[in-house]
This record gives sequence, C-alpha cells and structure tokens, in this order.
Amino acid sequence: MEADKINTEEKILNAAKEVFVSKGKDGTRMQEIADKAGINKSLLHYYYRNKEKLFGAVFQFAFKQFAPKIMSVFNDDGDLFVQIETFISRYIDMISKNPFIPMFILNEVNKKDTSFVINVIKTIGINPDQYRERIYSEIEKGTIREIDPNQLIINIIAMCLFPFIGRPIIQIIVFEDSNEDYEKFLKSRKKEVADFVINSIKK
Amino acid sequence: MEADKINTEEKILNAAKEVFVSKGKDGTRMQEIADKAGINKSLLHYYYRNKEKLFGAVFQFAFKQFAPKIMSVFNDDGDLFVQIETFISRYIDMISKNPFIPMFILNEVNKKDTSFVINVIKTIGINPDQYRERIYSEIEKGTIREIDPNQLIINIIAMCLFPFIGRPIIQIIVFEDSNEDYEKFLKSRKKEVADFVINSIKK
DNA sequence: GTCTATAAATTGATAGAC
DNA sequence: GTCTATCAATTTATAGAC
Repeated sequence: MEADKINTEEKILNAAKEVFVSKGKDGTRMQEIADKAGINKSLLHYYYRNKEKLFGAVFQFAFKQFAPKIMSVFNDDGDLFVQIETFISRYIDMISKNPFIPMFILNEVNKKDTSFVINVIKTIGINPDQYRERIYSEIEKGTIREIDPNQLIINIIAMCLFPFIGRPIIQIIVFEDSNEDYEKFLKSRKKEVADFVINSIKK
Repeated sequence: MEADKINTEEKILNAAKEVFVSKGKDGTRMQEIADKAGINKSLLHYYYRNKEKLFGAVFQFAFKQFAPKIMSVFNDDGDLFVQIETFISRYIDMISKNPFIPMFILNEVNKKDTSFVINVIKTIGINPDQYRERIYSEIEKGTIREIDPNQLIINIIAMCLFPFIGRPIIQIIVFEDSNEDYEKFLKSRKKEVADFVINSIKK
C-alpha cells in the first residue's frame, strides 16, 4: 500500500536520525537502525540503496534545523535590539529541542569534502545580506558602534551553540557535573547572551 | 634498544594523533596508523594493547591542548582588560597551531560516558576559581558591570573556538568559500573578540 | 514490500617465527 | 622488537523466496 510505504520510509528515517545523530556516520550500524525502526536490515537497502544515501537524507534534514533560517527577523527595520533578542531566543529554543544536532553537523562537515556541504547550503538558501545591510544601516544611524557584521553574527551564533556542544566538559569543570545547575545555566542563557551582545554594540 | 623503542613509540603516537584527530575514533583504522608510522600493524598492539588504549593516549594529549590552562593570566590583579586580551590572544594562537583538536575533543566527549572525561580533567587540573574571584573583585571595584563569571568565560571561549569548528560552513556561507578571506577573518579575530568582550563588560 | 540466508569485504587482534 | 600469517568477528550489501 502507498500509505504503508510512506509509513515505513518515515520509520526508517526517524530511526536513522536518532542513530546517526547520536553515534555519527562511522559509529552507526545499519543493524541498529533496522532494529530501532522495527524492520529487517535488508529493507533499509530497499528504501535507501546504501548507508551513504541514508546518511545523506539524515544530514540534509539535520542541517535545516541547524542553520538559522531565522535571519528573516532582521528583514524589517524595527528595533534592532529587540530583533537580536528574538533571534537569540528562537535559535536557542530550536537547539534546545534538538541539542545534539549541532555537534552532529559540525563533526560531519569537518570530515566531508566541502562539495557536499555546498549543495546542502544551496538547497537551504541562506543569505548573509539579510543581516549585513541591516547592521551597516544601524551603524550609520548611530544606534550601534562600528563593527563587522560578519564578526557580530558569528559571535552571536557561537555563544548560542557552545553551551550545547561543549556541555560535557563545561558541566564538569564549571558546574561540578550537576545536571540541575546546568539546566539553570541554560535557562538564563537567552537573556545573558542578548545582554552581552547589546551591551557590546550599543552606543 | 631503548632509544629505538622510544623512537617507535613516538612514531606510533604521532601517527595515531594525526589519524584519530582527523577521522575520529570510529573512523580510524589501525592499518592507517601503522602505515603512517611506517611499521607493521601488529606492532601497534605490541605497544598499545588495543585500539581503545591507543585512543586514550591520543585523547589525553589532545585534551591538554584544548583546555585553556592559560587561566593563570587572571592570577595577579593587573589590568583585567589587558589580561582578557592576553587570554584570547594566547588561546587563539594555540588553536591556530592545532585547528582540528577542538572538533576532535568536542565530538568524542559528546559520545563518551562522562567518567572518561572526568578523569582526564582531573589530570589536567583546571580550576574555575581562578577567574571567578577575579571577576567578582573587578565588579566590586566598579571596573566592569555585573556579570556572571561563568557566562563571561564561556562566551569568550565560545567566540575563540567557533571560527575553527564551524569553518567549513562559515567559509561557504559568509565568505563565498574563499580560503584567503577566511584567513584574513581569522587574523582579525583576536582583536575583534577582545573588543567585543571589553565593550560589553566595561563600565 | 518484507523477510531469510548468505556472500564479500573489512578490521581488530593474536600466534608464532626470527 | 618486529614481522608474517591468520583467526574471528563484524558489517555492508545482495540474491531470492514469499
């Protein structure tokens, strides 16, 4: 049946996401994906010819969640500081719901030849001009100090992501390995990052 | 000979570093390490009983380079802003010399049970009090605004590391995949991060 | 579409000669 | 210490029945 086919394909993809994201491409076993999907191993090859193809599908999906498509908040010329707060809040929310996606993506792109990444990025369609022009215009207006928009946006994203990808280390060193304390830390993070950025650039 | 033994062991460790760091634990083949060390595969098992042990040696070594032991710059009570500049400069220098270490470490600790990480951290001995007390004292003195020292130090490290671990993506999206432009960006990074931080916290 | 059985290749690890 | 040969286990992928 067509409905069944879609169903199975989805089950496979969901299982594959789980395993690939938590164990990486090399650490993933097709058998584990099959088990998690509740199907036979050879059925994986029926839907996705090989491991590479299945991985590709997962990677593409994950990249969409990782890339801040949220840039559109900078489109209109409302209050820039509010927009920065919104951007940070939404991006941290997104990552919170999928805290292992960033590590997965970053790890894989650092191994892959870039052509793979280029294709996915083109599909997503991220445009740096969305924030660049906005920042330049606010510098001219005198709302913020002079700053390279690229450096600024990279700073923001770095501060949003790092608590998630660095958690195992940070939690041990800084929070005496307390999950509770780390969750508290994450909760305060939105406001802290926004304050940190705005304090740095406001004039 | 004793000298030969050390020599071979070093050759193995150097080869293992190269392969493990670039391909991760799961992606690494003992054969490749042996080839790169110019020795036989079974000689690896003679020096390091198994893959796990060899990986452990590499991980421990790499973690030392990743962890900012540089915290000692905050020890005396000189000019905090100068100290922050120094910290950022030294840390970025360190990473620049081993740009793939951070990704390697972060990826592995996100898979491992934390007990592994805890042991290594204990060996290194990083103490958050080194910066905490320093920051609190400067807040009291009125040099800087009120800020959680943990949030501050994590912000700084995040901004130092991210350009390296996110390079494949950032370079494509922000710099039209130009290596030249990215190197320029990295060069300006020390000053930019320091400025960004100091502007944010100074009173 | 889904399963069983099995091929084919890889890989970590050991035995044993020198 | 170092090598050759080889085992034993794993793992991707395919062939073929239903």
